Amino acid sequence: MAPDRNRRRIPDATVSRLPVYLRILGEQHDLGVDSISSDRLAELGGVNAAKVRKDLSYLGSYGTRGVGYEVAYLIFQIQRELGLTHDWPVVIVGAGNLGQALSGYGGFGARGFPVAGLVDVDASKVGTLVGGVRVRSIDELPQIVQSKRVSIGIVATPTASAQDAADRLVAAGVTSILNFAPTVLSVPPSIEVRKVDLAVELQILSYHEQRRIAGGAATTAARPRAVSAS
Amino acid sequence: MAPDRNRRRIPDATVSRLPVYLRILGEQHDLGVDSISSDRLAELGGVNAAKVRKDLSYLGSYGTRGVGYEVAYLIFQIQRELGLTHDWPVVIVGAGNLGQALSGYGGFGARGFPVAGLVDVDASKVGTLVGGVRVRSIDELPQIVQSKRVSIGIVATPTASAQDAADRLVAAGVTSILNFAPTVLSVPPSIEVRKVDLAVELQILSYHEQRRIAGGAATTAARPRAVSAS
DNA sequence: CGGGCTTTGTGAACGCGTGCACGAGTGCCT
DNA sequence: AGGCACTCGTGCACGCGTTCACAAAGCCCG
Ligand SMILES: NC(=O)c1ccc[n+]([C@@H]2O[C@H](COP(=O)([O-])OP(=O)(O)OC[C@H]3O[C@@H](n4cnc5c(N)ncnc54)[C@H](O)[C@@H]3O)[C@@H](O)[C@H]2O)c1
Ligand SMILES: NC(=O)c1ccc[n+]([C@@H]2O[C@H](COP(=O)([O-])OP(=O)(O)OC[C@H]3O[C@@H](n4cnc5c(N)ncnc54)[C@H](O)[C@@H]3O)[C@@H](O)[C@H]2O)c1
Repeated sequence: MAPDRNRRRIPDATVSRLPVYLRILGEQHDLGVDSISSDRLAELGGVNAAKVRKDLSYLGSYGTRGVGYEVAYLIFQIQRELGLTHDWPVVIVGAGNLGQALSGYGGFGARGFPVAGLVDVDASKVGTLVGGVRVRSIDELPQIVQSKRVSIGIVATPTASAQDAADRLVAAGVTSILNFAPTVLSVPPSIEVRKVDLAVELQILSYHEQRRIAGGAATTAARPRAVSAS
Repeated sequence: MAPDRNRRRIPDATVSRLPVYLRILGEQHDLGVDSISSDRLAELGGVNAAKVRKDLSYLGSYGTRGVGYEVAYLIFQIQRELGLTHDWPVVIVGAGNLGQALSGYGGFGARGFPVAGLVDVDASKVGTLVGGVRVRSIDELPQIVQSKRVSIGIVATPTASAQDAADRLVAAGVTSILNFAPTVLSVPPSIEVRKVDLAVELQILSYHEQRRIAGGAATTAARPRAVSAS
């Protein structure tokens, strides 16, 4: 029977909130605040205070009863747990609308995710400068990943090419992928994939809007929309 | 007809998966497939087959035992449930990097979310054409929302202005907000807010990368790791 | 027309996340 | 020093979501 073999595991739900706490703590730190209570942190983060304390307790007992948490120290602990003590260079595949916006956005580098490369298949785009980043050929992907020690890849290609982009990223040695294309990627189980699907977000909002109306009158006119998979 | 009681509530987790099923069904429909089993749909969606069936059962019993689901009919039912039987025009606040990428992206209009307006405070941007959409002054926001019957707003301003943008959207009559700024918006409880925070996504990936390294030594344990689909 | 095959729909068990409630520790004030 | 006010850390119960397992239901074929 393995005792505590697997490293202190932090629940997924908690992991997804830690970055939020981290950002708030950073803001408070900049404001000169050096101690903060779970109540205040919960208020700023829009969550329950008990949840904040439980989340932070997974990192260890870094609070002081009767006082709160020391902001600077807590920031360090969260960064350590999230692996943010060093930079994680990322490579972006697809220099289109979205890829360009991402490259031009300084927020990533500032948060420890510098753009190590931006690649595209379109020869006419290769060599052009986009948001301070030069577009390179997708053939250089393995070389970029290897030399810059990139482990996170971003898929910003059209839907039809997303699987190809993911395959190339995996082949090049990337182990985590952030996918912006509205499609389910098929990758080896050891690869971590997260998706950002704006259409899904809008459709969830649509559901709630429709539901909001449903209380009033009869069902809305049912005209089937064209089914298209772009 | 059967006594159609008030709309049954659909679990949040299910609502967030319905758009995925819908997209897959659309693709299959375009491929000429007119019947599909929960097994196949689960495979394409990267989820459990029982989950698919349970999710779809919230819409009603629209499958045929021994056969599967009729693709076209199921598409219609999901669209009806998500409120996609008609368009939901959206208004984008902030015509910067991201706002422009969103405006230029045709995928929204194609999926029933046409851009009814793109507004900005920057006078030098007002009047310019971005991705086929003309940037208008933020002062016109109420008028746009009213005349175009907009109920969904998108915040694409810098972090510091996000709360202001949200306030203006709410004041103008918008009831759902999609927030791209990395900040917690404060809005009346009746307003539905969803956020898309790329930094959070990257930091979650960072956590897993860091963890991968930390436990790399003796961890050959075959702990089945499903592809995380949030 | 009945038997075998397929697939749905769902009851039930399980596991995880949430939020409450409260004991335990800390600092401050008298 | 003792009391008091405050806040953390966490045991516990509850509810939601996931998954299994299987009866019900439909199709096909001989
Ligand atoms: N632009 C947006 O606002 C937006 C919003 C939501 C979702 N998306 C999604 O993001 C993705 C990109 O959108 P976009 O607007 O930037 O598209 P785009 O067409 O503007 O750009 C895609 C780029 O990818 C390149 N590309 C194509 N195949 C490739 C391959 N196999 N390898 C490498 N590069 C390849 C193309 O040359 C092009 O430069 C799409 O899947 C889209 O659905 C975009
Ligand atoms: N660009 C990206 O790839 C990216 C990625 C992740 C997150 N984000 C987030 O998206 C948001 C926008 O990013 P961006 O790169 O487009 O920024 P940007 O600076 O390029 O554009 C912001 C735009 O908002 C306008 N604006 C400012 N205050 C406003 C107000 N009160 N009302 C209306 N408009 C206002 C500005 O004039 C500007 O045109 C930011 O919060 C950023 O953190 C962007």
